[in-house]
Amino acid sequence: MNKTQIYLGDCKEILKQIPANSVDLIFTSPPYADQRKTTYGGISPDRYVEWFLPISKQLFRILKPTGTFVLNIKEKVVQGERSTYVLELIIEMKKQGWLWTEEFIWHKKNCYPGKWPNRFRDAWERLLQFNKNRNFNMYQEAVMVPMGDWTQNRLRNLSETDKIRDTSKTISGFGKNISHWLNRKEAYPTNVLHLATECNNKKHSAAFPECLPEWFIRLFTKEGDVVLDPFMGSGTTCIVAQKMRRGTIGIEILPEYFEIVQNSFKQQHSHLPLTWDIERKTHCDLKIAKIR
Amino acid sequence: MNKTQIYLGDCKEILKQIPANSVDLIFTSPPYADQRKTTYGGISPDRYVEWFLPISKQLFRILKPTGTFVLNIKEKVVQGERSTYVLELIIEMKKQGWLWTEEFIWHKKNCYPGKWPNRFRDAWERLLQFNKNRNFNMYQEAVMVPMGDWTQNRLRNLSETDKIRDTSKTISGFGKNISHWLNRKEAYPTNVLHLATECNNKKHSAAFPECLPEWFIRLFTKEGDVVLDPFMGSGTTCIVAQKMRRGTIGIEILPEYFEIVQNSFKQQHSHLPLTWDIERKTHCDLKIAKIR
DNA sequence: GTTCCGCATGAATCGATAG
DNA sequence: ACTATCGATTCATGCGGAA
Repeated sequence: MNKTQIYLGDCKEILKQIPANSVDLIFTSPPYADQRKTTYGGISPDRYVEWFLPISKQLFRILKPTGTFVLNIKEKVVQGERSTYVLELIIEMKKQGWLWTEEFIWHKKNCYPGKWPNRFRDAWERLLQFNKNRNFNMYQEAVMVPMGDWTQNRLRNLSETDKIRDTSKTISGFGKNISHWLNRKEAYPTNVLHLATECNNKKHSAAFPECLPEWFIRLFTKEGDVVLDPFMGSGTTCIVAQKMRRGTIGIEILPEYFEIVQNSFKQQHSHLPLTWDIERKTHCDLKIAKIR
Repeated sequence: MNKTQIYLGDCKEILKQIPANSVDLIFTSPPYADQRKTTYGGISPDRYVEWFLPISKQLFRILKPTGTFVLNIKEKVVQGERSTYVLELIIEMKKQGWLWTEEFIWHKKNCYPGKWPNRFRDAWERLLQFNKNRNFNMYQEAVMVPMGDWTQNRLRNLSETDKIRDTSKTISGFGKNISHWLNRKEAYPTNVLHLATECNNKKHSAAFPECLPEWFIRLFTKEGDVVLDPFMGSGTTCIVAQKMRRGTIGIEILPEYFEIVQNSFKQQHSHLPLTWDIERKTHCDLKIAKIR
């Protein structure tokens, strides 16, 4: 069960073959304007909205009424200014019937370096949550940040001086009450996610780390549900979905990417570990900071 | 010198009396839609843009060509959905001639508590940077933050050979100059700010902590410049500006708020400490984690 | 086994140079 | 004039080999 289907081609066309109301979660990171020039013809910022709207219309048809669409996107700087195509896209998608439920922030802890006279490094991206309906499935408990074992381990390593200094140090607002965290087992996260990008030496670097789709798959689906990524890229979303025992559909226009994912799926992923258990603590830097 | 002027009244009118091109920084947090109903008549979300545009037009006139306008704002949830008035406002302000240079994220580390079935706690707000001109004043060195912990661990003891090899690499045109990093303790920040909602225990809780306007005043003005807040509220921006030896103009429509600020200014603030030295390390969570 | 250190690598952005 | 390409700048992170 938990079928895995990947398609080679333009999602605008292939999406038409997918039945209505059949997908529980769409998680995708479309090519940003003027990125991936060779694939979608390098969509210019001023044509981005009209390019995307036919696709989002299909997505609306395909998504279950209880499902969620999470769009990872960030506008580029053009001539010293932020483009407005993401803002316009939100407004236009609402006209298609989408509810703009929430905007999560992905804080990229290791953002791209650089220095410019008029601008700092860009360290965040948008994760726009859209729904067809006010009543959508949300499994909040699945993404709670556990404070149990991990807290104990951290605290065990604290020296006596650390503990003393922590309790006395109230001016800066840090570490006011470490015992407060001791008794807490789990906490709900906020709409700000702290994750590092994966800029490692792996062969195929993805646009986002595995724990990003994992977090939303956990939050908006249960086992056996179906996750769709119409801009599959190196397949992160689909691979994670399969690992998590969800059905998954992926579409990719570039043959070389498609083949990579295809080969990747020939080796079963299901037995591989998820990053969640390692990464979940990064969702809450504050706690780390306080506990250390 | 460094005049402090506060006005009681509707900023839409009072702003007309302020000369053109006379202000270096506008930092403000306007009343959000449907908030502060008694003051501006409870601006509804769908009328927010038309209410704000005449004001932003005046602000455009008043701001120096090299100046910056920072707008702290966050859309409310209406019927389970994020309102789009902020997005529309950005688009309309661009039509007035504003450049939308950047969007900073204020990550509220200790955000408002609560739990809802379809939504997590809102832990961030927008800080929209607008300019009249691509060439605006920016004093980046004034807001540098401690570097990540990797410097202490990894760069601490560079061997002589490393230094030599790197120098030769630089000469030959390859590689980076590590010695540049050697004595660096600080790095430029990103466009994500990590601040607690309140930095101090003052009586009158403001919409934002002192370190928020302080950061932007530091970044976009120098001593003797003029800072304007057309929605003064409890006066945080103006008080901080005065402490930092900037001239400041504040406008408030509510007499009770105005009087509080007025009384507050009768005691000089200039000698009071700033929070920056305490708070700036919070820009870099890793650093905190290591230090503790 | 741990810990440490070198290295490569980013969904970046600007300004200058080239076609 | 207008677009395309390129070098310079910068910093957090994981991996792999070394101590």
